[in-house]
Amino acid sequence: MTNAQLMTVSAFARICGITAKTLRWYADIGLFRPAFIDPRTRYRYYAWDQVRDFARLRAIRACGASLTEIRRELNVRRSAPELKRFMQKLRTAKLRSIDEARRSLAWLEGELQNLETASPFHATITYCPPVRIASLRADLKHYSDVHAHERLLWESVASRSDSRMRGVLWHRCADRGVIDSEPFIELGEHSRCAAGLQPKELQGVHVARTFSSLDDDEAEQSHVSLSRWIRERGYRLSGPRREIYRGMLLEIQHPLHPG
Amino acid sequence: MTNAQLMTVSAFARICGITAKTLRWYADIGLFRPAFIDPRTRYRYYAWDQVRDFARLRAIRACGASLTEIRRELNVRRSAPELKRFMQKLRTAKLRSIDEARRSLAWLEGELQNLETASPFHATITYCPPVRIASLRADLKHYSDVHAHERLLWESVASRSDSRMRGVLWHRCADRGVIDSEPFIELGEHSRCAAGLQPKELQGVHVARTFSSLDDDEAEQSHVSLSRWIRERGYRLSGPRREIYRGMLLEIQHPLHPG
DNA sequence: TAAACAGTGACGGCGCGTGAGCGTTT
DNA sequence: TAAACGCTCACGCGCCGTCACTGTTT
Repeated sequence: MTNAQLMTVSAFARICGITAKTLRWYADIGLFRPAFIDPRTRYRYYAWDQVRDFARLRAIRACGASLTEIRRELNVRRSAPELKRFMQKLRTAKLRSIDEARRSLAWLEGELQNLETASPFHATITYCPPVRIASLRADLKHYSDVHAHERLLWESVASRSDSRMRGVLWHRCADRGVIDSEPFIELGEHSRCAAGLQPKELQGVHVARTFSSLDDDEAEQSHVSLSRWIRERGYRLSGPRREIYRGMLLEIQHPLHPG
Repeated sequence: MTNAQLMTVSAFARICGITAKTLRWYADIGLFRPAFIDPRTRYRYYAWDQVRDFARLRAIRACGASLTEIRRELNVRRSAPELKRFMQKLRTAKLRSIDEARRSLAWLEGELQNLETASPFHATITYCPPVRIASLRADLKHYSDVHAHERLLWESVASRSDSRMRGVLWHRCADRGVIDSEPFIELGEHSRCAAGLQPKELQGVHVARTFSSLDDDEAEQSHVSLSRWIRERGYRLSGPRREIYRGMLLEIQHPLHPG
């Protein structure tokens, strides 16, 4: 058998660096069939040149395609443009997952540093999906004025038992020495915006986030720490900072520049 | 309920950007339990400050830890060094997976280019685990002398029906104008090496691989193409090239420098 | 004849998604 | 009373790993 063109499952498996079980599975689902099956014993036999085809299959698999997708793309007759679109889809997905992986890595390294220095500061990076909001923007002189401004919006719009997400977008205008503050409240899917308020889309974005108590001083300190955390990891702020009220906690988000 | 400290599964799920089912699952396996369960209705209620804990849990999860591992590390009392070792393990795994992902990406982009130029050349990158081999090294003048050299080894060592992997390691010594050729044959786990031959470990390494016919000219051309393929992707050759006989096909491997 | 293979079939495991059927809250 | 939400239980999925039992090849 060795010098003939065919070999058994386990021989083929060893060459391909995979288990015989996997080969049987691929054959069963019609993804990769042996060159010959003995009708009497049902033994599967593979041809030498199938090694090359199998290598390609595994390469595509390693790119993140599911077995079903691969079968679609390879078994049925697909045109070159179709194949190209498929590969491009895999490519963008791969790029995204590498991005994700790098964020996780950065987080891990931060946590390891934290363990060294016994620092109590924790932050994570999360994707925040887009949300429709109603908001009310104003320039304020002092951080402490923000609370009054918030109440202005919420009392006009929502009842006390309203569970929609609420918070504030803000940034400091260095040149004008003013706080640009924009309290907001989430809008339901189809709910109308209250009179005098503009509905607005809070764009989906990755944020660095941490949590603080509701105390103004601690919140401000958290903002400072989070800014530093972001800088140290080579990210850049993009857009106004966000504070979201989570019961007795304040969630602090700094949107990150893509890339 | 809104202004109290507790909220229902779906409210908590929305805030955390996850489904209620996942939360129930985490509770069931004892990974993340709600702050309170109503003993009558069995409704789960979560506290606001659990949002922070959950964010951390998901960050660890995103780093590649399994739910079981996370439970081990977070539920039971673990010392700081233990936690650190765990994080470091996650870090090295993450680094490896990013590496893998980048290789896949490079392959994809190559295939996309191939589609553009309708080039028939295909290569993949694969990890080859270490193998014990017996080999016989010599300097040869011509590529065509290699075959005689091969026979020398194999006829002395193996029978015809021997299915062990066999091939040649070689590189061109530019300064001496000579081909350093080293035919090899795989050794079984505990099999002894034939007389006069040194047993040797072919180290585990990532290789760029392609396939060619057994024809010398085509093989040489494949080596050239593969070298270019490697250069274009920013990899570097590390160690002698490998040719492995796969029946009627020749598998050509160029070991890659780690990193 | 024994060892090393081949086959099929059933079950497990992760991390949930999906849905049925039923109770609870608003 | 209806709608929206909660509960449990059961099954499914992708991709195999791991038996157990039986037949085949060397």
